[in-house]
Amino acid sequence: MAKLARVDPSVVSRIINDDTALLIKDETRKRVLEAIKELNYRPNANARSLRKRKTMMLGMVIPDFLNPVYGEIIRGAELQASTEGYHLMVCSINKDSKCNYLSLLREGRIDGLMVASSEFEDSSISELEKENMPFILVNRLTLSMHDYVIADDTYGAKLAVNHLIDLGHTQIGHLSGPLFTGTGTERFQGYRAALKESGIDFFPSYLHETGYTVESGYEGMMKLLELPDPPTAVFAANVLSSIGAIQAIKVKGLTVPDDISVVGVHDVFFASMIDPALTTVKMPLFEMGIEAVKSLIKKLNGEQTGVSVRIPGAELIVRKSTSVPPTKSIGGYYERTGKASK
Amino acid sequence: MAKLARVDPSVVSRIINDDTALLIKDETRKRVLEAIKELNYRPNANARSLRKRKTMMLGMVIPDFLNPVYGEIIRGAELQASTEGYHLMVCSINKDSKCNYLSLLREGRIDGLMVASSEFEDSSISELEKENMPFILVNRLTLSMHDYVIADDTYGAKLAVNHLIDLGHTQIGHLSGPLFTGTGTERFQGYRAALKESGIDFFPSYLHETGYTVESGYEGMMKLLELPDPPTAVFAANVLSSIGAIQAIKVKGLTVPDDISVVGVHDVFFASMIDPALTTVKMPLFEMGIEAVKSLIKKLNGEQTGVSVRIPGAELIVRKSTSVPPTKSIGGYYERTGKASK
DNA sequence: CCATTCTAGTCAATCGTTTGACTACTTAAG
DNA sequence: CTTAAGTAGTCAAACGATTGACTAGAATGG
Repeated sequence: MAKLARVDPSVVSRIINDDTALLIKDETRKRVLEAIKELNYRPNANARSLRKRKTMMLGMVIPDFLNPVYGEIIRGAELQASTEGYHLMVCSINKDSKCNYLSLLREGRIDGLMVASSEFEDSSISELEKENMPFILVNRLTLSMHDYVIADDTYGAKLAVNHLIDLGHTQIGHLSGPLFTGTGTERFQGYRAALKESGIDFFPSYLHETGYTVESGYEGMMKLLELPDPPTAVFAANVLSSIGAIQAIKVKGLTVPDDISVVGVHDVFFASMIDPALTTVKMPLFEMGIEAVKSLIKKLNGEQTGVSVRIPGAELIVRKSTSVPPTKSIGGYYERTGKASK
Repeated sequence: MAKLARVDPSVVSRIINDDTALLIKDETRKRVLEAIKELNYRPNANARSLRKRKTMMLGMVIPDFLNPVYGEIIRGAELQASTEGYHLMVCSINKDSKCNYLSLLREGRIDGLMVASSEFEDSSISELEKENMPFILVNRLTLSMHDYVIADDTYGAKLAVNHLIDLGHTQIGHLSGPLFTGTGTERFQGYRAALKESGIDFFPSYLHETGYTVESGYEGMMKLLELPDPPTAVFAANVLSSIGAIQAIKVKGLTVPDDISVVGVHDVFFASMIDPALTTVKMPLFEMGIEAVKSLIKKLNGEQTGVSVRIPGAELIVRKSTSVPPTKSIGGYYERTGKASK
């Protein structure tokens, strides 16, 4: 490359990097620029990263590429990363393939890591910390203090539950997420707070801890339906679990929302396509991806040490899976009063 | 690192790379291995890639992280890549962020590229070829001959259409994919072949070229519904377009499958959750991801020059969106005979 | 006992960029 | 006319791992 322009490689480097410490004649610059175009030259990233100790690559760990929640986060992250001149490398951690994120950092393939997976054990995180690796949690918290970017899950949960209360429900079940996760506990707390603010008692039997999957939502809902006095509405902490809940309700011969209303979290693109179209709380996932990258880069640049961003903007999207509570006996189902009757 | 074990870096390198050309005393080897464990040492990937001219990284270009079709392909690719000691770097190409795959290759960040995006223009592909970059097409074809890994879309389409024919349909519409794409034309050909084999004439007005999106499926179906004698069944070349078709049918006040049957392609995880549960053709997407990585690596190793893999195994998944054609007037709809009446 | 072979390494160049230090030439200042 | 400052570069040492060439000492063969 440098040969074609008849200059020292250092000159090429300074031109490419806009190094103002050194003056370059316009004529020379032009010659180099032409050679670059001629050869489609791009500086070797490996040599560059080696020398500069910087790869301009960010990593992101997610649990599953099929989960649209993470798809939305990735979209935001990819956009922001490319805006700031970084590349994004996403990998999933699950039973099949476990991307070795730690190696990626240790080998210097990435400058920093975003951990957006709840399946990422706390032990792995403390290992990251022990080795002083730059990382940030996304849509996830740990017991110990770490840098994070999250949404306002408590507020989002309150939106959902208040919607049910506004419709007249007082017997509101909750299919929570795993309560050892930040999102799970926050949504649960939002649920409890919303009930309390409306003077509705919290019944522990109306709470079922499930995973963020269709199957666990199905099972959790089944348990709720087996109660002597099942809820008339359910707040599921996730879209997938809310879909599972609807399946369970249908299997029991009941109808959504006539017999039981269901509201879920995360307004994924197929929420409007399922039957009935899901009422959901739309969380700012795309924005979380953007903010995660912004924050991580700030951290890498030393502009900011402690990152704790909470993104506002949860929004209720009302569709067809919620309505007023039933008031009369329906198809062999039980009598409803519209009031909690315990 | 080498210091801790009191050896030359070259010894460390030879131990890590199992270089049998040089003998190492067991004692020395042990000391080095211990130092490696002690420091959690991993050789710097940038230095390594620079010297070896190999990054052990593969790139994959997809149109969208939210499209579950690609999610499934990525899953397979990620699994196979990690099995073979490679890392996978996925990026999406769309209007917002355009990952510069060419730069990734030119900068030597990745060893090879898998192009799994139909939104990747042919011109970009010929640029890849002109610069002699190692790449392979996945679930996609071009007019010129390039290496590819695809599924048997013609066969898959025949499965779908034969299913409709078996149910008694003779007026079968087709919402094709873009007919400049390989998958689009193959599925269209499968449609035509299935009709022909059953002695059913092909009516050009029953064909609508759509994109692989909900919106375009909706619009295409609307056109079909405006025909004087609309089809009683529709084969959509994609899940998303089949969902759009169902929405259009519902909007027109008709019912799926009672008035019109719909079958789509790609058995994504939410196919069973929409209303009605979708009958689809399951294509071997996961396997395509696996095979794409296998083939690309073979190509990189020079073990194989021309790659043209067609993966068998399309499978019909019958759910609730298909049934026998209507035989009588329904809700102001038109008369049906069960026979094509043109 | 000398030459050869084997053992177990060390040395140094290399990959392609970056960057601080240096140089040669020109122009301006005193 | 001498010195200082400005201009436009070149040079060489990194970055960290790899790898072919070389070496010192031990063992073996004749």
